[in-house]
Amino acid sequence: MNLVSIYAKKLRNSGLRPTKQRIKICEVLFDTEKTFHFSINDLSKIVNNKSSQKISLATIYNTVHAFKEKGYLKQIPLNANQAYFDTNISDHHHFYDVKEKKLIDLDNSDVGPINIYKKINGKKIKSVEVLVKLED
Amino acid sequence: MNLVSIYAKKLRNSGLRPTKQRIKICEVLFDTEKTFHFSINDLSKIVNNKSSQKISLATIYNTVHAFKEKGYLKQIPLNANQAYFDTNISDHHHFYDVKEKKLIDLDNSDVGPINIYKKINGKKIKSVEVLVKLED
DNA sequence: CACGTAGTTTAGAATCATTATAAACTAGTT
DNA sequence: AACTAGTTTATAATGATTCTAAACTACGTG
Ligand SMILES: [Mn+2]
Ligand SMILES: [Mn+2]
Ligand SMILES: [Zn+2]
Ligand SMILES: [Zn+2]
Repeated sequence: MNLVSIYAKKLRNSGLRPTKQRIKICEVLFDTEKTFHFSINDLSKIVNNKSSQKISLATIYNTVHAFKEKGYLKQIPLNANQAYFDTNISDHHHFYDVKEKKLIDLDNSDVGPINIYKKINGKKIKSVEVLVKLED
Repeated sequence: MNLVSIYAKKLRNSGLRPTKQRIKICEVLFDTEKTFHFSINDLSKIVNNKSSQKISLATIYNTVHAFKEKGYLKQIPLNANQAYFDTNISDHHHFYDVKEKKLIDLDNSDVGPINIYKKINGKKIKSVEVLVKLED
C-alpha cells in the first residue's frame, strides 16, 4: 500500500474527501522522518514549489484547520503575528529563540513531570504546554 | 506621596515622560489589589469610560508596548486573534478555558517545579511559561 | 520666564493575517 | 449518467496591529 492510498484512507476515515489538494498537502506534511513547524505561508510556498498545479491559499487555510480539528496537526501557543503549526502531535513543548524567532522541540523527556495542583470546578485538563523563551 | 507622583517617578525612572495619558493608564492598570488580563481593546474601553478626555487607540498601543518593554506588563503566549496582556508580572502560568475563552492565573505555587533538561548552545533560559488548556 | 528640542499624542492610512462569500468544480452514490 | 454534498477557488471583507506625519507637550537651558 503506497502513501497516497494511506493518506486517502486516513482522510476518508476522518470524514474528509481525499482530494488531490489534500493528498498533496499530506505528502508535504507527513512524508518525512522529521516533524516540523510551519506557518500557513511557509506551507503554501513549500506545496506550490513542488508542482505547477497550484493550490489556493484558501485551501491551505481550510486544510490546515481541518487537519488541526482532526488532530493531525497542532497549533503552537505563541505570540507572533501569524499562527504556527506543528506536525509533531505528540505531547511535547517548545523552546522559542526570541532573537532568531525560531521554535525548537522540547520532547516530553526533556522536561521533568509537570504537576498542576490547582483545580477548576467542572473543568478538566486538556493539554499542558510549556514555552521556554531563550535569550543569548 | 500619592499614587500619581509614584507613577510619575516610576515613568521618569524608566525614561518615559509622565504624560497625563500614561498616568491615567497607570491608574487603570496598577491602582488595584488584583492583577488582571486584558486586550488592547479592553484597556481602551476601560480607560475611556473613566473620563471624557479620551486617549487615542494609538496611544494605548504605544503605552502598552512601552510598559511591556520596561517590564511593567507581560504578554501572555496564547493563540488568539488579539494579544493579551497581564498586569501580574510575577513568574506564573495560566489556565485557558477554551470554551469560555477565559484566562485564569496559575501561581507558581500551583505548579510543581519545572525542570528543563535540554540545553541549547549559547542560549540561556529567559522564561518558562505553562499554558494549561481546560475543557468540560 | 521664554525658547528650543526631543519625546509624545493623535487621526487617519496602510499592512497583512485570517475569514467570509459565492460560484465553479468534483468525489462518491444511486 | 445524474445527483448531491463536499470542496476549491478567486476575490472581497474583516480586524488587529503598525505606520505616518503633523500637532502638541514636558522639561532642560539661558
Ligand atoms: Mn515562517
Ligand atoms: Mn477581551
Ligand atoms: Zn514542536
Ligand atoms: Zn496572569
